[in-house]
Amino acid sequence: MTALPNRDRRAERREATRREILDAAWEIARSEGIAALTLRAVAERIGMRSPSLYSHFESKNAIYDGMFGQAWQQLLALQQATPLPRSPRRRLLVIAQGFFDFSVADLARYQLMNQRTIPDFEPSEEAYAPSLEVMAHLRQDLAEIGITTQADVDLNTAIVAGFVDQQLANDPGGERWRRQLPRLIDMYADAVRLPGPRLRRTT
Amino acid sequence: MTALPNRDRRAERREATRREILDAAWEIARSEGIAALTLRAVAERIGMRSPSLYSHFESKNAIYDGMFGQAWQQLLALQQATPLPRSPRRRLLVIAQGFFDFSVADLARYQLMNQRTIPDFEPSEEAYAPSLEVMAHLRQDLAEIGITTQADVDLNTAIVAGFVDQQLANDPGGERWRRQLPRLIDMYADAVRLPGPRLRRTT
DNA sequence: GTCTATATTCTGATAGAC
DNA sequence: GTCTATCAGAATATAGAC
Repeated sequence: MTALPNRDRRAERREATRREILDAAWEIARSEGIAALTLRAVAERIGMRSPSLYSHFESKNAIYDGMFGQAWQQLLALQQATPLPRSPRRRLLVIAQGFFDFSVADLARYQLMNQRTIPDFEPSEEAYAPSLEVMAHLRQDLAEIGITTQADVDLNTAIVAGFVDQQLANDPGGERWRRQLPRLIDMYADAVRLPGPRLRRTT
Repeated sequence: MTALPNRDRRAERREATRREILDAAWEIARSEGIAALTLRAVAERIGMRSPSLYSHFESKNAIYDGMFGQAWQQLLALQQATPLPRSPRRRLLVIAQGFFDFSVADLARYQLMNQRTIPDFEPSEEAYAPSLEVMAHLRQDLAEIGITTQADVDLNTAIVAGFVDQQLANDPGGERWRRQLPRLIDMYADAVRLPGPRLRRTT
């Protein structure tokens, strides 16, 4: 009986092509900007004609949707693979640096994940799901060091997101904000009254 | 001699039309997204045909450029019109709230000013100038309360920008981050060792 | 599943009459 | 300075052969 194995291989091949399409889309998004993506360019990059893409994605926005889901899946995977120190402040720093480095590594990805930059695109529930997981995971990580209120979590996400923003906008590829992350975390930890030791000397 | 008066009125009319075009562009950007702007839509909104726009702007990107300059001019005007308290913390709060409210009032404007969302557009030197003025003005305002290092200024801009970002992305039209601004400023002021009094009680 | 051919619509931009 | 007419091209998407 070869029916099932054949179906498996076919499904695998399909999945591989889907990934190939999304990989090509990412390359174009990174080099031309997330809004400059076109089906022709995606198809050309993998040696296809643009109508063939419709065998794998039902529309251009479905490709954006796939990219959106992938991006949040990547962040989720990073989160799950990152061991966190028990020391509250060191833990906060590891969390912040992880998110920061992931974000500044790819402007197009960051824009697709976090900004409404594509006029018509809205993520599907399925693609949106991993972003909810990321937030739940973060809440858990913070809860374990005693940060439990929505206000405290909001404060944390905002200040780290602000660092990403400024780094991308005003010093792309540099370290101008990245190097101040320990200071940022100390500031935040003081505000929410986390126990020491401080990450940086008090000058 | 009517030559000069006539030239004045003509120049005025030209300037008025330019503004009319930019106003229409802003309306479309606000309702459809900054990236969804089209020359036809702009022209239609003011009862023109799209080729006529070329009498006033040499390209679509020139319209984006005009909008970019206008937006930063608006922020500069707001900055100049806002009297600042002498109390260091109250001063920081007024500055932050001013920028925050200005930013969240118009997502399209914020994206054009601060994010690289339009694939080909880069602001001209002329349009970029007011944004430099805004930054210089801010540096001066902060210097007057003893905040002089680049690192301290960077920290300030980043955390406030982060609040704007989160407010726009996760609670547009709401107050979820806006109401934490006093707390944010206290946190920052403590970190840069500004004298009291605190804006909020230490609970 | 990929192709060719094509529909349809829209885009920014130009030429030239008035 | 605004118009009509039009260009040249690009976009997403569909139909149907293979």
